[in-house]
Amino acid sequence: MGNLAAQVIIYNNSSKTDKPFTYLIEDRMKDNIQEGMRVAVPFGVGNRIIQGIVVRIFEWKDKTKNLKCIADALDFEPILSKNMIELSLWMRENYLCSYLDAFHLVMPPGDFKEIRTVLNVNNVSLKNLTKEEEKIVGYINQKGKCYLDDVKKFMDHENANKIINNLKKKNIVYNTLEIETKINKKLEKYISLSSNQSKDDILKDISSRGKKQIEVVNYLYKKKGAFIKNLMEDTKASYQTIKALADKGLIKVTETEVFRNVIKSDISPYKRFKLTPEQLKCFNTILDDINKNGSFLIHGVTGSGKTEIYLQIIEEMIKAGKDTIVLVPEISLTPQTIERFVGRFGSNVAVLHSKLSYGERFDEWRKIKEGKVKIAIGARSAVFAPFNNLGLIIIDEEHETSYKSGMNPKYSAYEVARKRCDMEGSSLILGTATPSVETYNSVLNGEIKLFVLKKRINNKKMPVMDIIDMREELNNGNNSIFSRKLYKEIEENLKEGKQTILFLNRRGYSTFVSCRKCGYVIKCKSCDITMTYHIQENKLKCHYCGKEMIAPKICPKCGSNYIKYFGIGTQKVEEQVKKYFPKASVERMDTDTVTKKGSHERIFGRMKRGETDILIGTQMISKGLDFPNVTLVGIIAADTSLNLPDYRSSERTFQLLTQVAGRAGRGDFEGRVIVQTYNPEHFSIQMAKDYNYEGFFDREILLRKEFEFPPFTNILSIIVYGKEKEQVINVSKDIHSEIIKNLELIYDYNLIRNIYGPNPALIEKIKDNYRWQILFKCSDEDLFQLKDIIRRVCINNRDDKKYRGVKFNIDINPSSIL
DNA sequence: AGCACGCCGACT
DNA sequence: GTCGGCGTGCTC
Repeated sequence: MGNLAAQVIIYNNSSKTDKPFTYLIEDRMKDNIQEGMRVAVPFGVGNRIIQGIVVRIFEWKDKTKNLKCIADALDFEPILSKNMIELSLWMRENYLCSYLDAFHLVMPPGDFKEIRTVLNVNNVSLKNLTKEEEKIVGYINQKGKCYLDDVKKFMDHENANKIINNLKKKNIVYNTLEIETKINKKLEKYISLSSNQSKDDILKDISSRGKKQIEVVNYLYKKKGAFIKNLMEDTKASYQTIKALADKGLIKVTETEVFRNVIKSDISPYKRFKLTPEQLKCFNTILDDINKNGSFLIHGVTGSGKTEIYLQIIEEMIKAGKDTIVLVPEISLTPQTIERFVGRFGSNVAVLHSKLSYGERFDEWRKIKEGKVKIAIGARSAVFAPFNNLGLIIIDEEHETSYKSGMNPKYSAYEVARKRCDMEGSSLILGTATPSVETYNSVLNGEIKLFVLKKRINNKKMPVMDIIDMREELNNGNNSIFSRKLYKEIEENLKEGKQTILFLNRRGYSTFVSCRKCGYVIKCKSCDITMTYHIQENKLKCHYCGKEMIAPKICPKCGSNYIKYFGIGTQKVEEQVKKYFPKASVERMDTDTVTKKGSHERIFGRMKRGETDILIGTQMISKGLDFPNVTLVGIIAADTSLNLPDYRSSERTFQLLTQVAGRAGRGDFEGRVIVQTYNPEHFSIQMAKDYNYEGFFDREILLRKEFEFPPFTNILSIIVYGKEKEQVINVSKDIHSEIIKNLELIYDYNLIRNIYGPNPALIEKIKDNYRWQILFKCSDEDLFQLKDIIRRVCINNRDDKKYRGVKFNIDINPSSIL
């Protein structure tokens, strides 16, 4: 009879141990160990016990080889399904990363060593227990809640797993997962009315001059209670007001634990809309094919109601008992988006995003794993939501580059979603106003089914876009950052009490600082990047490494005082707006103003209530915002993205213009968009002006074909980086020739003519690391072979002495080749 | 990554 | 003669 053996990925972050190790499963453990479980195994000469995850169990017939045995199971149920294991293995292959990196994504958030199994006793009659069982139940009952490892330690019995498992089968004991967090319980003051009297009875104790106090009481009466923070925010009451009420004994203050509840409890239901004929057709057609494992693209102009279609399809999924994953870009994972899903589906939704703590993320993960929710909404990584009955994945704003991960594994959420759908037989819906060139090409190839929504809800018109040639402004003596037209429009908008959004994709005040005498440009000492001036702190900052320095008054090189600030950022826009429109209330939204938790919400809140006249922002405000009173959008400089030396820069520009324009005219009034540019004749700008996606695509696809760029080829980038410039250059040359040698030896010469470099990367130094790049262009058929060689040259040898001190950054189809 | 082994110089 | 430096190599 053959023994069972398990392949285990060891939790040990070293490239040398990053491979499956085989362990025997003793007979007594046979029932307790399954694929996808964490186990403890003896490792190395000292047989120290470390953790690992079982990825495969198979019959072991070879009696000659002496294997070690798995020491213990750490889980009762697999924490990974077979599909998730397969997905991880696929990612390792596809994205040239380590096993551990790949598994890390599908595992519960946080450090998996910190996840512990908790045992609880069910409230059932405890008859016919063996002595051992009684001992365990007694122990758990006495402790209330206890960790599996503690129970095992207490029992000190070699069949501990079996005994506990039996108790589980008898439904006496059940287990849950818990993560140890360093985050302390958070206490906050919670305010509620102290009596149940009617509102008038309470109010009679307040003098009619206590306007704020009355307001607070009204608020509390309506809400039943609120955290002091929210109360003060919503009613604008001061702390004194609340204290006065407390002193009168009308309200009571309690310290309440703020629960790790990601979803605000006061989200009001999101009304169900009747679908327009256009939406309905899309909805019905997708629904007909929803079980056929297909891909769909909803190409709808901004404001055409894609979200409502998603929501109603999800309703159908729930009816069919299936789970849905909704992916949105991180920046549009705003309260607005979440409110729509939670408002419609309530506690059936789990939310995952980067602002959550590990503890919070873990709770959401568990809700999904345990089947407590049917919908998961989140950024890129939510594609790994551990549903067991996945029916649908929706990727909203499909074109967004944030769907490509910048960390290992450098996966594309689209590719992973497609793979998951194939494994689980689910469908994939992509939605966007500006499809990526790759996606639209797949539509034309018949791989993705297309739906077009041409009309905005209620037949609102798309805002009219005006292209302003800034060269002409200059010729006419206007050297301010506003064209005359934009200035006039802002002025008018203010007069009419409408809101304005000004967009500029650069934060800071000035983008570079230079000496007019000697021409010296101040660069970061650690990066090959000009420093950006930030006016509030009077500092120069490096946007790559974060280094800061006091803004110099004299040139660090020649000592002259002709220091000049060039290039505009959002801070300068803010300053200029305040200068020209002193009466307007202005707000700026960029990474510098939204670092604090909740600042997003506060800025949106003021915007929504109409307290902000002009909102200035970066990328952050280009997505998903829906403020009906915004009628004017000004794009300060459309050229920022256009001039980047990247093959995607035209596509980016078209997308950005279209998306930002979509923020205007969402309410009852028509919107206007002013685009300022030095390249008014560029086709991305011209096509964006007419909202002509097909026109843009036709032009762009020709260029891609002509110059051999995706989707006609794959791009593989290797960046060699390290602190020693010479070594980086030598290693990249070495790698390059090594790869060529291998290609000549084994494969096709054709691949070789598509290798570029090694060259210094566009930004040659970041955070004190020199960076050299090798680029490959390669067809789908050759990609596998190329990856194989790169794995051997760069990954398997990466601990080689000659590569000490340098690292490799390997990216397949990177979102940009900069 | 950890951990043991081993080969060398410096010390009671 | 032994202690500890770190360079090297292995982990089912």
